[in-house]
Amino acid sequence: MSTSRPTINDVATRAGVSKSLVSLALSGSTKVSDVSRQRIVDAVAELGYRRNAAARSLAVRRSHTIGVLILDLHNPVFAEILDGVQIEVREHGFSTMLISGGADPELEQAEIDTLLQFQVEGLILIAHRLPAHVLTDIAAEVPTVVVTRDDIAVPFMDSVSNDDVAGARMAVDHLVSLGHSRIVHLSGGDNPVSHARADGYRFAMTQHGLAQHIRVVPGGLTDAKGYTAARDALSSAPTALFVANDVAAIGAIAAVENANLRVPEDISVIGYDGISIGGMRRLNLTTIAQPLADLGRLAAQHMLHRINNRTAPATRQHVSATLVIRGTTGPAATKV
Amino acid sequence: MSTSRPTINDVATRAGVSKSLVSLALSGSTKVSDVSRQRIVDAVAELGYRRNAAARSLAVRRSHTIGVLILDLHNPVFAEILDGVQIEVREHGFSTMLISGGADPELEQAEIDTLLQFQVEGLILIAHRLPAHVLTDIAAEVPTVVVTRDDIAVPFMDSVSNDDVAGARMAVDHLVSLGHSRIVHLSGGDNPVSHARADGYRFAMTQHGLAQHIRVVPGGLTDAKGYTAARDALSSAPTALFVANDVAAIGAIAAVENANLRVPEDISVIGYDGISIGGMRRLNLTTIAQPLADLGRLAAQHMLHRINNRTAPATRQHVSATLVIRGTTGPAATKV
DNA sequence: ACCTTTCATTGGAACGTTCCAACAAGTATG
DNA sequence: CATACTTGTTGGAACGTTCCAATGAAAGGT
Repeated sequence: MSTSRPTINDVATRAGVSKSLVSLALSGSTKVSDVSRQRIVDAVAELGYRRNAAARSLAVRRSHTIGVLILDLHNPVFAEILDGVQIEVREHGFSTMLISGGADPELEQAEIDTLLQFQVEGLILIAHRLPAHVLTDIAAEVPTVVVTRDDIAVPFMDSVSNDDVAGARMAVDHLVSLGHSRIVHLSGGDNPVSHARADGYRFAMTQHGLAQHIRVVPGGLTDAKGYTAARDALSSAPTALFVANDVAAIGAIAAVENANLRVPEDISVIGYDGISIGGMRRLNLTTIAQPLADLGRLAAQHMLHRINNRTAPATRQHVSATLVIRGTTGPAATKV
Repeated sequence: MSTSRPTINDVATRAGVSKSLVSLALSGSTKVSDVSRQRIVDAVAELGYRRNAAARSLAVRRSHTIGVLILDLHNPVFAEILDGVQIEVREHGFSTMLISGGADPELEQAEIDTLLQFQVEGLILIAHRLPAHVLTDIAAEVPTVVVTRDDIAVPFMDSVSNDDVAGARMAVDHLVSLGHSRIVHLSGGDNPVSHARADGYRFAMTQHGLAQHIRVVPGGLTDAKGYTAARDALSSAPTALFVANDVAAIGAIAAVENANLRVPEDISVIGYDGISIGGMRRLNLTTIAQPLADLGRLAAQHMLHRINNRTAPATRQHVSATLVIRGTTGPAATKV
């Protein structure tokens, strides 16, 4: 007759046993007689009983939940990483509590606080904008791993990211192998990831003896920024554009086509990230693909490992990106 | 010296007051003297104390958390709806616990169970594949609102969705106003949303006296399905395609262009959903845009309302979609 | 000077679990 | 036939909060 949810005690009285035995049975202990177990199972079903996770987590002092902070759900890159996290984490009996950061970095900290109040056993930060000292505090308190960035070293904090410098070199190598030399880089703006990609570009260009052709046009990581950056870049008559990320590359292609140039016949375009929409036929974007879901899985694995070994030394894992050749890159037009 | 997190008792002894007073102060009660409050605040800061949400939720019997089940994070539609949910929910002091359903509908139920174990105060289902009886059980147990579907009526369960029939009519009206008559619909397959959109198409065609031109080509909601469906559709020499959703529309455009036809000069294409990538310059897709974030916000509002009024009659709210004219639709080629 | 209010504070019960020590009732060991 | 183990079961303490009823102190009213 009570309207509220049944508790373990209700189950116990209904099954005619003690609550302790119910608890034992529920956690799959072998020391419960078959007859008791059956009666308990029946009682649970009849009452529609469900464990109270709050009470449980209070008693065992574990939440079996890991917190995930994601910078921006709109960006497909992050959603795909998250997917990998969820799969791995779930396999190990954990749940995730997700918070997507807003525009405001201050808010980001408040949200992490919420996560910590829920006693999450670990924190996965999928891209973040936290200053080093905050990161240090957090990592000291709870196992933490950051995905996508590796620029801040913090004790007891793992990171998993792709090697942006190497990836950028792959992009340049690909273009050079197609005969390009006037390769312009549309940068992603002032953030660590974009800096690394620009560095890789410069390095590879130099290595190919193309130092005199190095040109980095300031851009950004959005469609619109890619568009305007490409428009600016066209002044130097490039034969290829290496764009800081896929979304901006899509914008860049639009700019090229608006200038009455064909992709890839007149200008090749290569992006970075490997977001799944890049594979859509209309876009068909050549890109340096990060193994996004793997990034998420690995992050989760590091987390789970660190939960059992809090003071393990910080690790930085780099996964390698792969060149995915689609339709936006092609041989350079023969020199005129 | 203890390594574990400080509790309210630690704060109390440090501040030289009782735990009750700390609790009071923490919840912002006015009946705490300024001097005590200050000492408590200081102690909290010094110890790095953080409320234990599990204990709290156990004591107050409220979790201040709402559960969100999302069918598929990869689909940008859902991510954008989620965004609206998060904003609204957060404004009211709730947190969200997110679970993204996998391929397996069975798993979906297990995941809802997890959510319920955490004593979420409500459930928002962003697209789901649950049978009516399961839905009924869930809605009886916890305030539930479903977004994107309104085909299953369940007591005490709200739904918010756009009116797919009306939206489809808008699409057809737009094409007709541009002079099109051979308008083919690429359907989204066998699901309630797609059926409604196809119905709207048929209705509008009939109303415009174009009943003899009605043609529905079976397709799907993915890029690839849109591609093949469009290829099939070309056999009947349409001048316009109304595609079940944006992602498939992008695939359809690729098929049209591969057949050496221009969009929109030879064939106009209009999608449905209004995902943000459709606005990217390269795609520039005309579409029937659902107010995605609003859908999420409204769902959250219904939830919050229902939490305080569990037995309110079920509501079905429809929001109206809007026609967003971009570059993939244009005047029909003059009849030959 | 006494009673009543108000204000600030407190101890303790409750929330729903888990887990430990204890214990009966067999069963095996010497 | 006592002793020792197993096997299944149990009550009660603990987890970290909130909240209620009770308390003491200070202030106000007559």
